[in-house]
Amino acid sequence: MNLKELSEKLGLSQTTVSRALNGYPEVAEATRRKILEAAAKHNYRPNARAKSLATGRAMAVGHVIPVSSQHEMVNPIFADFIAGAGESYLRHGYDMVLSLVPDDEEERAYRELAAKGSVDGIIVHGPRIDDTRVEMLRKIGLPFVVHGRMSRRIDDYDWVDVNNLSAFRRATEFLLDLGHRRIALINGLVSMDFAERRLMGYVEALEERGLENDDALIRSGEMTEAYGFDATTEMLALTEPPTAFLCSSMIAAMGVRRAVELAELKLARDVSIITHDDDLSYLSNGREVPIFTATRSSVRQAGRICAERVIDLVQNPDQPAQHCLLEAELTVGQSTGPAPTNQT
Amino acid sequence: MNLKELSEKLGLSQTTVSRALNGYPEVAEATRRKILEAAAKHNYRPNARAKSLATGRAMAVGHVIPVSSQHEMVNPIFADFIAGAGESYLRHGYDMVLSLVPDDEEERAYRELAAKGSVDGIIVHGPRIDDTRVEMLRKIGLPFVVHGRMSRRIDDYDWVDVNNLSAFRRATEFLLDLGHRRIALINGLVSMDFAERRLMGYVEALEERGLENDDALIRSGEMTEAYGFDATTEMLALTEPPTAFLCSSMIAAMGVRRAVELAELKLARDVSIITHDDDLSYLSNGREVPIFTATRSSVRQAGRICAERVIDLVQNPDQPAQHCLLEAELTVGQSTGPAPTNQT
DNA sequence: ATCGATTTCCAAAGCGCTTTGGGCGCCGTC
DNA sequence: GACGGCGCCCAAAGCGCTTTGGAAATCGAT
Repeated sequence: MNLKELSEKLGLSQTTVSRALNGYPEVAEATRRKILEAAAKHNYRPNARAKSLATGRAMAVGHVIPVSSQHEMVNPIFADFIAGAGESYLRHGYDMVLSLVPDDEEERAYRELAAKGSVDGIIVHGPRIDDTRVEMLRKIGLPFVVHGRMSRRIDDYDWVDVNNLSAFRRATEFLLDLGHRRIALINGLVSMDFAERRLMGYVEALEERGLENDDALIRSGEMTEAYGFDATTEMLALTEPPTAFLCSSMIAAMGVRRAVELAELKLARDVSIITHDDDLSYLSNGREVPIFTATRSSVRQAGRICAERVIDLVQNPDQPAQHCLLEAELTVGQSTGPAPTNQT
Repeated sequence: MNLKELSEKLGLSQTTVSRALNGYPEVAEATRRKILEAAAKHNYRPNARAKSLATGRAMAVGHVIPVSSQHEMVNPIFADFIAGAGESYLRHGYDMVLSLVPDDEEERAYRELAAKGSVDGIIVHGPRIDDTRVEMLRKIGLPFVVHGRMSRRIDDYDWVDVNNLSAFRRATEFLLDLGHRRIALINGLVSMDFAERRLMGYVEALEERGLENDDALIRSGEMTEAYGFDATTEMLALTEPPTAFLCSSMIAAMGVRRAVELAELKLARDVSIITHDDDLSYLSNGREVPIFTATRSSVRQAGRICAERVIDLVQNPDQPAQHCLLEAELTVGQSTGPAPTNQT
């Protein structure tokens, strides 16, 4: 059933039917009611492609996910982000199109998305430190919102980010206050912007107390469980092993814990762990009492906000850039305790 | 830059340019070359919406994800599936559109997708035991592939699934062979098809040895870490606690392990765990030696296969239904050992 | 030179929708 | 009674592409 058939069935013109359906005022109420009824009865839905051809609106926003051998973007954190964004799209009647692209073809992919006209806006995922996508997208002229930030950039653009720096500074301070002096940082990939900010927060907190950071205690890598495990195992074998671990994700933290327990060390007594907790639905940090002491910030919420923002941007372009800096809250759980005193 | 402009610039008709670009034979090689060059130079991409209006092809496949208070579909397993499917779409030039829909509006959502014409085919996620979506989709006439199966259905449809029954039967047998008699099943949600098959495999293996299954040892729920932990904690408190746990996912298994360790029990010695391992990139089951003894089957691979299949189905409709049953391999890791002999 | 076959190209008709620019009847007003 | 204004509706022109049904040009064969 298309517009033409529907309007013929009603003995009205396509114009009138279209207007009635889209809520324009220049159609009599009685007629509108009749049209709405007929549309419902015949289960009529306007063809989205035709509609978007005519309006120039795709009613969809794109999520471009770089796939590389380096970094796997489609991860549990991404899944929760998507879930959050999806809620917003659902509410506004937008579609979400994911396209995986090899990272050496990213520019081409963005251009293509714009030229093909299959999306009205874009969410930029996994910003790297020296990311060039902002320039690119601006040149292309497609509205976009960055989930995260690009440290080295000065000009303005829309972003939604967690305050990674302050979160990790606070977490480090918390450990320092507990008497820990050798604190390991199990960070994300250094090339990622968020990882750099976290590193900065960690280093700042140490420096404030006049402590130097020890490179042997800093790791960065893809935040898998195995990575957390391996990094921790190696560090625990040091002559001066760390007494606390600051960890970039719940999943990696589970690896850290596994390593700690394998070493027959007791959590909170021998070794403390603080992790960043993205508040993932499948990896909630315990029920009432958090398992891990953690800096928590819901990535699902970030997804919602990003999506809302990009939709707003699509509907009202030429706004000044907005920023949303989410503060992570430090919740104390069962994984931290005072530094062991029998420390050499 | 659109077709019209490009063809004017070349002094050719839109027809010829279109044909040259789409590889039709009725255009001279010299002309074609000239056209391709100009297209590349001006960075011309055909507008996808216009193209799909004209061809009737959306070049996109939809993934409909029911969002309900009951069951959260956007989980880490889903993420890996999507990643796999995405690879296939990338290879074939298809887009992937995700739409979250409230589960009481699923029918409406599928109809809408079909009527709106924004996708050519659909992947059905999370089939439930008494799922009616097959009928619905068939009535609508949209090609689809189910990831999983619907147990109670007789008529034929395309699906890609892991052999859950045989996987869990083998896992159960493996534990029985190790002398375990009280084996707990930490299953997925009962309403899910895969969970029922796993239960069947488990029960069959027990019955074969003349054992009855004890309802106190069977749980089903959303496969989160916390769920695994809670279920295990409760069962370990039974007067006759299980000596082995059969677990439906790595994430839940991590919760099981946490509970086991909290109870000061030693894995493989006091308590054994076998889990199903979807071979998630972020939760790999150890490096050389698997952490958990597991029935492994890559859900990412399943994603690839599903996507390939649905594309094939879109391009060549009216094929007889195909099925792909993936066998899970049982890999022995560090989480299983003979049943403790000091058993009461 | 003529003719049919081939090659190479084009004009124009859609695909299903929105939207512009009226048209037509009806009202109240001077 | 003519006229401007308003309410309701319509025909038709796009949106950017594909594809049908030729037409013109080229060529070898007669």
